[in-house]
Amino acid sequence: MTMSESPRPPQRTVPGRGTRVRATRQAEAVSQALAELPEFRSAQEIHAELRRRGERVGLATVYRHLQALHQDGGVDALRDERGEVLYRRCDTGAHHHHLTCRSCGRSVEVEAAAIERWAEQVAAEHGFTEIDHTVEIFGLCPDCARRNG
Amino acid sequence: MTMSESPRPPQRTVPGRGTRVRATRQAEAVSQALAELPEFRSAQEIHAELRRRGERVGLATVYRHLQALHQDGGVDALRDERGEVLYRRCDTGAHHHHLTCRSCGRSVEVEAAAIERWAEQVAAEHGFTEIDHTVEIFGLCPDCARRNG
DNA sequence: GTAATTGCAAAGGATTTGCTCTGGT
DNA sequence: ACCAGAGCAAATCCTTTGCAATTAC
Repeated sequence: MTMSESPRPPQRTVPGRGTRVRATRQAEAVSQALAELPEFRSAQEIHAELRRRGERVGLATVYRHLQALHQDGGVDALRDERGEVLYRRCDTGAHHHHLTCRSCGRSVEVEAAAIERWAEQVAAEHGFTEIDHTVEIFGLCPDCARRNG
Repeated sequence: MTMSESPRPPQRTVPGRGTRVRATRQAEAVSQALAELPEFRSAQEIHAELRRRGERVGLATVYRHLQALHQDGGVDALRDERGEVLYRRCDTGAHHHHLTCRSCGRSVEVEAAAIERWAEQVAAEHGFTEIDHTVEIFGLCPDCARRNG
């Protein structure tokens, strides 16, 4: 088994695709679900949705794809008040935050350049580096407020 | 079994003390640990600290007390990036946010009246009610940055 | 063909709960 | 005495991992 060609590098990504490189039925299914679900959903909910649609995808696989998609930037992730991670397709590429309905997951992207600057400045003032920040607003959207209490 | 006295109401709190009403050795131990630990710590870390000190307190009890203290407002709680809840005694009574070292838990309270107003306003604009918000800044404090990478 | 992916099932880790026992008051 | 509170193990929940079986390319 001679290899006159140069050994291919341990490539981890493919341009245009992401961390995961093969076009599998499962990858497509997860992306598809995210493309169609408008609001934030947990991995478990997405998994349930897939099963509902008759797609046969393992829960672990759903988790793996969501993580990969999130890393690749095509999917937003946030932690809800219970500590569960919710995912949603990312509309804009830019950094932003969310106003999210705690009941139905409906979410509005809110731009917050001012917040970013504030965070950076506060951190700098105290000599902190490698800054990350979390800004989430939760509430009841009008619809859910009407329905529930 | 006559009861000539009036039945006492199902009192849940005691003025000056909190959700939990009895002065137990364990309650005191948890409060004490919080009083002395300057930075954010997980329930498990606080439990470990207590054992280190020779205090015999069950983990569940630590969780129960931390929750109670948090509800009573004497203790701040935040979720770190891994999703774990961290606790720390609350210096000021007022609402505030934190700039927290992801490595050692050291934390600076940052006042953010502007953020509050912004959150309220964003929520109102979209008709959301029963608003809650999360604003956390994580980074490496100067000391940890020097020590690590 | 061969390495990336899957799918379970098991493992992990934080938190909560059931229930009996203990100790404040 | 009475009942809030403690202990501890079992139960929950979300998420990750190990590994053999698949499957894209």
